[in-house]
This record gives sequence, structure tokens and C-alpha cells, in this order.
Amino acid sequence: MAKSGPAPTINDVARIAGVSKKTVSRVINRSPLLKQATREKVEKVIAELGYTPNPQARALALRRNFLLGLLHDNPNAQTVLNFQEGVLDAIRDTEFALVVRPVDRHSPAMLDDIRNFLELQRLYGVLILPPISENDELAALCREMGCGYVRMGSAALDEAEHLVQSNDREMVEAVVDYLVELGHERIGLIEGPAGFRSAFERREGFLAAMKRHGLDMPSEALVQGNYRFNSGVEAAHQLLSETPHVTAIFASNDEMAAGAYHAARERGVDVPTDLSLVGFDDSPIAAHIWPPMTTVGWPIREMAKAAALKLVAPDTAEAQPSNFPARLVTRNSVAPPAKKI
Amino acid sequence: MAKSGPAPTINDVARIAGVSKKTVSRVINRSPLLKQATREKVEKVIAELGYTPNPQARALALRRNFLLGLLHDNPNAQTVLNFQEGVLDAIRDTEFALVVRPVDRHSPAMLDDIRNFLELQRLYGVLILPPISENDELAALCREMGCGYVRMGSAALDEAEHLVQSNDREMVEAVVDYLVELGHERIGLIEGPAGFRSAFERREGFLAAMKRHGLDMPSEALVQGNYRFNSGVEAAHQLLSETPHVTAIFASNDEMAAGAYHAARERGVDVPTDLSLVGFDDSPIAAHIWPPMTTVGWPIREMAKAAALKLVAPDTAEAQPSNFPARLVTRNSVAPPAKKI
DNA sequence: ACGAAAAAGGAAACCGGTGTCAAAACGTAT
DNA sequence: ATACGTTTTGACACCGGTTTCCTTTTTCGT
Repeated sequence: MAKSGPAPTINDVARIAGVSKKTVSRVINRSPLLKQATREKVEKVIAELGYTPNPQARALALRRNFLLGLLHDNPNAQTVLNFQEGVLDAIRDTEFALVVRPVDRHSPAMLDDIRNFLELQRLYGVLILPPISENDELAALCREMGCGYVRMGSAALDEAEHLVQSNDREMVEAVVDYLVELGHERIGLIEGPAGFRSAFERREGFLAAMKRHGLDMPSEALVQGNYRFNSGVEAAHQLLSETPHVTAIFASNDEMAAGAYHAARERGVDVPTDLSLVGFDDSPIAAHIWPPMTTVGWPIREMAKAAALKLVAPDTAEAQPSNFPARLVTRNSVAPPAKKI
Repeated sequence: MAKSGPAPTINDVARIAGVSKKTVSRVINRSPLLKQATREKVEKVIAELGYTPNPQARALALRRNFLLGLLHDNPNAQTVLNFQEGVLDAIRDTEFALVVRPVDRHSPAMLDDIRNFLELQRLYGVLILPPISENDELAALCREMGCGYVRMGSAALDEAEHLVQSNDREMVEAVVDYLVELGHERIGLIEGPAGFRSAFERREGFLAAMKRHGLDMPSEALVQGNYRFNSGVEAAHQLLSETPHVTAIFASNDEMAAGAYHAARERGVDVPTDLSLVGFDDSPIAAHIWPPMTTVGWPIREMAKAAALKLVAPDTAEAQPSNFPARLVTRNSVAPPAKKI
């Protein structure tokens, strides 16, 4: 049991196997120019000793480490965690590990903090989640520091090599098509906060689709939120009192849509009979709220995997796709409008 | 701008400052036996060059690294993320970083996977979140591998040095007291899955309190769930059909409590007028569900910070507390019972 | 002013790997 | 058997820090 003591090193293996360290190193690194007999001899000793190369020594000698970083300020915990899982899918059975780094978008020292972090840890590369992925200064910082990076985004933020993308705009248009097909004509929009690329994309997609259908979009049917629950409550109240004929509301994310549920309940408005509601993100709250919410989901985990592979294995096929289609998750928060106005 | 090129090393600093590497090393490590003038001279060069010690080289020379691991299989994303934030609070402005490692409790190879992981990464220490923190084999593995560890738990699982604890049992008793005080006498329990220490603690606390109040606890008033939303739906249906006089339900976590909301709605039972509901965890869903849910919250972030400090700075005062009190978060899912049976 | 003790700083080895390059071993043609 | 090209292996320096141990300088008492 007490198989403790200092871990065996490459020198121990070399000595016991009767070869040089370099040969052991060749075995570890699967060098092709090794006699089969030698390889087997060394492998046997490695197995007996339970030898594992010291990652720090390797990192030092190779002048690079095996640490991926995750930079995020996403308010949706499930999204972040799914993303972590996806990255783990990509680096499972490799020597890479994932270090996390939540960032505070509102801190004025944010960029300096990240610079310190990158300097200190010398990561192999970082994955950047929206909304902070939209920050071009951050990308520039990574480039300047010689740190690989891949950004997740809802728009073309960077070259394909540095980007895994979802097409929010198209999906929002699909949502509008879906609502219109059911007969909705007066649809309200709770948009995300200014300065967010995703908020912008979703709004533009919405507006474009409404226009395409020849539908009116009075200015009071568009209210801004900040992606948080409470702002959804307020926005929905405003929408419902100022544009009373609205039969459906699309919120730019699920949290705000959940807030809209809340507001509807406070006003005695039934979802979906009196009001259809659609969110965006397919976060857990969408499935758990009553009635279950129709929303739009990204394949976060797959995207995360592709993003990580772009960093650690850029030449594999799996690392190639940069664009992932979102999908409409239809549940029970949408119904045909009760009545025409 | 293009201040690129290879990062400066300790040798560069030494050469430019006209001292030996060792002296630079002394400056970095705040060795007290240095002349002030020398220190300042070296510090000036360090600042000019923007020198940062290479963490891999340091790790190699010191025979330890500066990586903390987080092992988790917690179904609640927000909890995991809060925990990550708490750890970051502890290691901010240190050279430590946090690497995450979700584990699959159901995989038969789970322990082997973790052993590989620990062997490969040689972490300084790991933090283990419930429910996997209840696994004693895992703790034994950490000890065997010479890897520091701290477990989070709802019961005394280990020595104080390796444990940050919350007292679920007491808190559940407080919940029952609260309900009883409002007049509830027939209270149902949706307990967590077998084999979970937290589920056990919460059930025992519940049963003890009921007994203390001299209240009846028929066996059909106790239904088992698995901590997921759907099991809460089923359990509540069962409770509501088999023990129709139940006026309140305590669920062992918020997800199941949210499921109970769902079931109540399906049956036309109003919360809280007809049925009071209390959850556990204070996860986001509790605040967002309608009506907002009364629940019990742990100070996860503070606990995480303390746990991390136990590893990286075991002698500081902040690392000392092992026991954190949970608190009752009263919202609107509880009311006095409508009628006596 | 002198010697001793204390303080300050440096040379070289080391941590555990990898890269370079030359030497050794091997196979084959002459 | 010799020469020669190829394959396989090893010696040694190096990555960028820390540690050990020893020398030089400074401080101070007398």
C-alpha cells in the first residue's frame, strides 16, 4: 500500500533498463527510430516502476506547457459548465489540463489582470467565452503575449483559426418565422444590453425577419434588458403595458424570458394562451419553468470541443468546423395567438 | 507594441543588473539577507524588462507546482461555479491556478481516471465537492498519491485539516421548526438518493425534528428522489396522491422542489396557499421560480475560499473555520396551512 | 588598526526532462 | 575481410529556476 516515496524519474528508468535517458525519452515520445527490442525493454521497466514523466520538467524543456485556460464572464452557469465539459472531451487522454479564470467585465483593471494571469501562468492557449469573447482588446492581448486563443461568438469576430461561431442571427429569424407561421403579428422584443455583439445580432435578426414578413415593429415593442432575470421582469411589464396588443415576446436570453414569465404571472396573463414567450440559450431554467419554455439552444459542448481542438490539435478534422448551427427547442410556452386585435 | 520575442529569464536580469542569478532569485523570493541597494537595483531591472519567473522552471526546481484541482460531479451548475469563484478569491494574486476536472460518478473507471489525472498533473492539492467528496476511496487515493486535498461535506468525513463542512442536519431541523411554527403538522419529505451523505443528513435532521415536535411521520410521507428535477415531479405527485393531507413538502434540494412546483401546478394545487414548499441549496432556480422559493443556502463561496486556503495557506486565520452555518432564505413558497384536516 | 564574526553575494550542481550531434552497431556490397 | 551507408544509441549541453556551499565584503569590538 505505502508505495510512496519520491516518484521515479527518467533517470531511474534509464538506469534500471540499462539505457540512456535519451532512449527513455524516445520511448515516451514514440520516436520511430528505435529498435523494437529496446522499446519493449524500456516499456517493461516503465510499467514496473509506474513511471510518469514529470509535466513541469517536460514543460520546461519544451518551452511550452500543457495548460489551457478558460476565460469567461458568462452569467449562465450551466453554459460555462457545459463548455468546461466540452473542453474536457477534447483533452481527455492527453496531457493537457484546463485552468479556469472567471473575469470581471466591469473591473477597469480587467485587461491588466488578465495580462498578469497570462504572464504568470504562460498558458498554452486560452478559450474565450461570450460575452467577453467580443472584446477585441483581449484578443490583441493574447496575440501580443504569444498565447494561443480561440473565441466563441455569435458573429465573425476573428479569423477561422481563432473562432468558433454560432449563427444567432439566423436562428432568431427562424424564431420569428415560427411565431409568424402560428399567426403572431405583434411580437415584442426584449433585447440584450448595448455593447454585446450577441445582443446586436439577435436584435438585427429579429428586425430583419419582421421586416421580411412585412410586420410592423413600433419602437415601443423593443425594450432593452441586461440579460438578467430582473431586467426581464421590468421589460415585460413595460412591453405589456405600453403595447397591449403584443401576443408574443422574444427575449434575447432565457433569464430575461423567465423574468417575462414572472411579469406575466403578476399581471394575470397566461402563458402561452394569452402570451407566447421564446427565450434563447436553452439554459436549465427553460426546462424547469412552468410551462416549459421554447427556446434556442447552442450545441455548447460540441463547440467547446472544437474550440479546444483548434488549440491542441489544429490539423485534425474535428477542429475544422467553425460554424455550428443552433436549434429551436420547442416546448410549451408558445401557442397561436388567442385573438386578432 | 511588438514587445514580443522570448520572455526575459533570470539570466537576463542577472546579466543586466550585474549580479548573479542567485541574487535575483533572492530578490524574487524576498530573502531578508540582501542589501537594500542591491535589491533596488535588481528590482529596477526586473521592472524594466517586465520579467516574470517561469512557473514551470520554478515548479521543477521546487519539486512542487502551483496548481489546485477541483474535482466535482455536482449536478448544480451554479454551485460549482460559485465554488470556483470562491477558490479564485483565495488564490487571487498568488501564483496558484485552478484546474477543473468534472468526474463521472457512474463510471466504473472513475478512480482510475482520477489516479491518472493526479499522476499526470502532479497537482499541489485538490478540492473535492459533494457528492463525490463523500467517497472515502477517493480521499485515500489522494493520500496515497501524496496529493493534498480538502473535502466539502455535510458531515464529518475527515479530519478538520481536510474538511470544510456545513451542517445540513441542523438546518433541516430549523426548516421543520419554521414550518411547525406556522402551523404545519403533516409535512412530506422528498429525500435525496441513497448513498449520498447529504441526503442522509437531511433526512435524519427532518425525522429528528418531526419526532421532537411529536409529529407523525407516516412512511408514505417520505419519498425518495435522485436530486434531479424530474424525480421531484414524480415524488410530489406520489406524495400528493397518497398522503392527501400534506400541507407542506420539504425537498432535499431545489431542483426537486422545483419539480414539486411543477407537479402542484399540474394538479391545480396552489403554492403556497394550498401547499408550502421548501428546497435546499439556494440555487438560482429558487429565486426565479414563481412564487420565489424558500430554501436553505450555504455560503458556498466563502466555504470554497476557506477550503482553498487550507491547502495553500494552512496557517492563516481564514483557513481555520471548518464549519459554516447554512441560512434559511425565506421567500414566498411558504404560508400557514389553509385548513386543519 | 586589526581580527573575528556577520552579512552579502557568487560558482556550481541540481531538478527532470529534450535537442544536437557524433559514435556505435548493423547490414550490405565489394 | 573491408568499406560504406543506414539505423540505433548515447554524451553532453540546455531549459530557467533553486540549493548548497564557499568566498568576499562589511561591520564592529577592542
